[in-house]
Amino acid sequence: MAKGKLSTPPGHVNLRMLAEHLELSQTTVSLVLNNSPSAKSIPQETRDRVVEAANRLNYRPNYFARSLRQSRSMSVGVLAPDLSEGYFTRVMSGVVQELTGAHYFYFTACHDWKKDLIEKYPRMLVERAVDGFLLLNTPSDNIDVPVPVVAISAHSASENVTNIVLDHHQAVQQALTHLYSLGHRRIAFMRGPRAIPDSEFRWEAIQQVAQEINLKLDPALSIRIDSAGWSMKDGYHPMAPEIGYKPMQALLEKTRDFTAIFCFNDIAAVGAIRALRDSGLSVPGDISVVGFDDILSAAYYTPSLTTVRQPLMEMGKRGAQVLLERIANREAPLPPEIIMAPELVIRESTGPAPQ
Amino acid sequence: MAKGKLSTPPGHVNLRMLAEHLELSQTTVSLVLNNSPSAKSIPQETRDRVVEAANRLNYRPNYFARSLRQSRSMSVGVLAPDLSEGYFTRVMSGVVQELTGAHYFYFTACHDWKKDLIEKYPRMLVERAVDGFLLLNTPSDNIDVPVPVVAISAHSASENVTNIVLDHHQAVQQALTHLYSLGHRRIAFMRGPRAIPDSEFRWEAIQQVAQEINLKLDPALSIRIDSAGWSMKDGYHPMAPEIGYKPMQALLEKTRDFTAIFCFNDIAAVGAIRALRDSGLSVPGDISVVGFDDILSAAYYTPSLTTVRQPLMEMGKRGAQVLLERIANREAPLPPEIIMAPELVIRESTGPAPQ
DNA sequence: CCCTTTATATAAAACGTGTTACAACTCCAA
DNA sequence: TTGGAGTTGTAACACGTTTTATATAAAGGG
Repeated sequence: MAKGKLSTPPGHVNLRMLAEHLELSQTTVSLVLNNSPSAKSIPQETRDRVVEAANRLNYRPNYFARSLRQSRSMSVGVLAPDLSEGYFTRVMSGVVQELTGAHYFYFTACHDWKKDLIEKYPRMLVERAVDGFLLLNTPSDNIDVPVPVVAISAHSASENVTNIVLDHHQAVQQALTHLYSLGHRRIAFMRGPRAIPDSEFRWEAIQQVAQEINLKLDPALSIRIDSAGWSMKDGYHPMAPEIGYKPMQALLEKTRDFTAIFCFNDIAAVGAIRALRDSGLSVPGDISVVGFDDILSAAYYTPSLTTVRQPLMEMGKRGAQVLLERIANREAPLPPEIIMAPELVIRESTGPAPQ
Repeated sequence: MAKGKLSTPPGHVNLRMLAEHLELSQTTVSLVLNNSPSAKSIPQETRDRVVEAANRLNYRPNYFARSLRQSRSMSVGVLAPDLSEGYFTRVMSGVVQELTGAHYFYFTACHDWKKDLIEKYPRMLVERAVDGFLLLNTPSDNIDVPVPVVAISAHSASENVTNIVLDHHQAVQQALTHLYSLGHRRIAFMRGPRAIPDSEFRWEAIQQVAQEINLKLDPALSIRIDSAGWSMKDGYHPMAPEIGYKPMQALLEKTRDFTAIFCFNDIAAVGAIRALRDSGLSVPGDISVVGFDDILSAAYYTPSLTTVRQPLMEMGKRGAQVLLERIANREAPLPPEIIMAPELVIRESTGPAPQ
């Protein structure tokens, strides 16, 4: 017990103390602990001594000193609209797998679709010296940061941004041919909010596929989530089915001449179903409803949701992989856009079109 | 344009360059920019020159150097089981408000209820030099870190942890008197998973309140989320109503002699309702269901959920406030436990007990 | 015997701040 | 003249790493 200084718990032991204790120089200790290539010449015996002492004294290199020297933080910034379960959570489950495997942590910044925050957060995180950015579902055409950027579902046109996107054409094809084969011809569409990048690409795919399968698009049957007396500015709660309830209600007040509706996401679909039910219509008896995303509770609603599943976890994983590669090798050529495949999940909310 | 060095974009301008440009010492510049008390003697004219140049040259103090010197990171670690919308997202909306106001960012670490991660993450984040910890819904009795800790819904017994908890007695009282006044006498309970701290406290409150209102608790009507052929180890998806579906199913196979069930959370309630429906029972016609949390979609289910609302955002806000105070003043006395009030929200899933 | 190589290790610089102690200069009264 | 007090600043260190360049002794080659 009488080990002198060592028996008293060292507030924190740093490299200098460790070196003094070992009667070696800081250089030697540092080289050994970092497995530096120039440490090859150090004999095994010395290395063992160093490692053993580091463990015994519970040496932890100071994060700031190390980062200052190496100018990298081992952390990335994640920019997202919100912390929704429908999107954020599932993408992040993939992201986290990759990041922790590489000893990376992440800062989250939610911009809530506010323009100033979308511009401010990247700057603030650059000041925090993040090594890279992950953009989730966030418009990013003029992002200008000195580190690699990977965008998921952002369709960024920026020069140095790697895009990870869903194959919207395939997604829409699956949904519409499903409805078409059930006999639906008058199909309504609930488009996504203008702010969300996917909205535009989804809609373009809808127009294209409609033409391909010879389906007529009636402008009167096209509604938007961010209209009908509600907009993103009123405070967008990604998990509030209200976003689908109100537009659906508005459409029903104008016309009931349709037999199906394709919603921008599952939450909106839930709201839409509630609105239909409140109007005395049955789903799928009178109206079939298709959602998007396949959130975890989609199978448990009444009726359970037919929906297009996005491989969000895989998209997150892939995005993080690419980002880490680009961080590790800053000079590597920019990988091209990465396109992921959707999957239609058929449940109770769709059925044959009524006569 | 021919300004010499200044016309070429400075890769990054640091204090030395700024000082050279101003023909002042780094000390002076630093003192001015930090509004240091010992800068009182510096004349206003000089200060203005410094500030103006700093803005013009877009000077940003190096985060690592500054943190190394001041040994604080302006970031906190958030430890949570997962990124669920029911809990995490809502608490964090309050937390973020406070943190960003104080120029703090946060690292998120999800332990997925794995013992090793619950122990490892605090250590890893301490190495990252976080200035404090926020524990969400996470058992933390033996957390040992050199920085302040605030626990939300964790009921920690640790000496240096500030607890923020819901008033479970009041919550249970509201729910049970509601059911009781509707005529329910045989009430089933779906208890939370053993791993979640609230589970135990909720159950204790249930036993106490039952006694107070003279309600008999039948052990045969008490089921747990983490039993009935399903456990946390199978992979806990906080938004998967499956967690409520299976236990409900198991109970129904044994008995139907009850008229109401009080579920641990809304997600479980959704699963339970689905199981009841799949067994040919109607909600609330045959069975009334009460949830907990009041998640955003609770009002949009069919039937919409009667539930006990937790003021999660407020709890997050309060927790972050306390944490920031404790960080700013490390010697201040530990504030006592903070108790928040719940609110019963009555919707469609509860009704009069059948005869 | 001299010169090079190898093995083992180290001193010192660098990263960019914040801060402590002190220097020069002026003014003013004793 | 001198000493004290204010004014306006600066030199130098500390924070804890990583890395570059270098030192010393022993071994080996001619």
